[in-house]
Amino acid sequence: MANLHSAIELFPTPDHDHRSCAASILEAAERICADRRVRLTEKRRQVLEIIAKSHSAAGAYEILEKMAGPKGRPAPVIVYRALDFLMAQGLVHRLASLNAFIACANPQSDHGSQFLICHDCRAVMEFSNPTLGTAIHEGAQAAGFSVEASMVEVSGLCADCAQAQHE
Amino acid sequence: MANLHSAIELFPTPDHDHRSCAASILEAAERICADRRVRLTEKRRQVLEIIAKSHSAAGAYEILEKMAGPKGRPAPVIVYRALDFLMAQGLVHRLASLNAFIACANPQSDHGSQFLICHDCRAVMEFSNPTLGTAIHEGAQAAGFSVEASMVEVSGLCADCAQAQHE
DNA sequence: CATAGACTGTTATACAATAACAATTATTGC
DNA sequence: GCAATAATTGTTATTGTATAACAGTCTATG
Repeated sequence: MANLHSAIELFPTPDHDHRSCAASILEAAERICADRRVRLTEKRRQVLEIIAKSHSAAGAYEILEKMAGPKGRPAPVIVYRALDFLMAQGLVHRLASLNAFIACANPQSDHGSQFLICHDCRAVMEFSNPTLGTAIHEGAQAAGFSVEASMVEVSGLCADCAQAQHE
Repeated sequence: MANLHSAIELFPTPDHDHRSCAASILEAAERICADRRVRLTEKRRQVLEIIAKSHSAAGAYEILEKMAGPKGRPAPVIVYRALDFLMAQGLVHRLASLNAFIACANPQSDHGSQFLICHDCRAVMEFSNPTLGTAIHEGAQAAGFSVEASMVEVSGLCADCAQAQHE
């Protein structure tokens, strides 16, 4: 378990306090943006909050729905621009296999994207296995390829859902 | 280099004979489909041929354009159905990070999807590093997660493009 | 407080994928 | 061979995902 970070937070137990968890993501984001002198504007904050509150990955149009006010929902481009910013700051990751977005579990550290995605409950866990990163770099190097970004998305069954199936 | 297969074929040199390479992919596909008693129909063959002829990944609508005859291009669903078949047979892979498709370098063996994608020339190389597969399974197991499918997509610069940048 | 740059709003459009049902073409059993 | 069945293709429509182009507004800085 030593090479997993934030495993517990990201496959939360049913009774886990979600409100405080989203709040701490927002606090961290505010600190990071202040440090970097970039602006976490209202729209960006709003999008991050929606993503943080949904532990499973959120689709862009799902986020749009949740942003809807009395005047209806904003244009898609509003969400995509906020997502571009949040991804550039490493606060949000995109899950290519789901066309969906998730709040980063460890926004400080610059890390590769490695995810476990449960296809039953749709929970997503971010993990970080150094061996994996090394293997990617070695495989690439053997081909004379220089790595800039890598993404690993693993789909399967999380522990809870596997348990549930055996009952 | 021992743990890379088909590296040379998939990052081809500029003078490499592309016609014969696509032809050999099609021959292999025909053999495989015959063995499995599934039908490589004309549409399916056509889609595979278009993908095989373009060494960089091809988008669905790009394939559609190339299928266009005198009566215009077929409906999108034609391409998607062919792609579904080709992917089920392991003849084609989908690159989630690009929403694009590429011919499999090694259609016989049942392998995980691992790709190097050059963001400069858009060439794609399929590779297979057993250490990587092992690392994924170990990381997952530590979290009680049972793996069903995994995808690894690495973006960066291929050897040729890195070379070109230094000139 | 002017101004340049960053951010948001608006409209339109391109690209990606699937649904539902009809028509056609193979394959199989007789 | 020929009917019954299954597989494949055709057609139309719709939903979902993402970006382009440009106008307007806000904000940090000199």
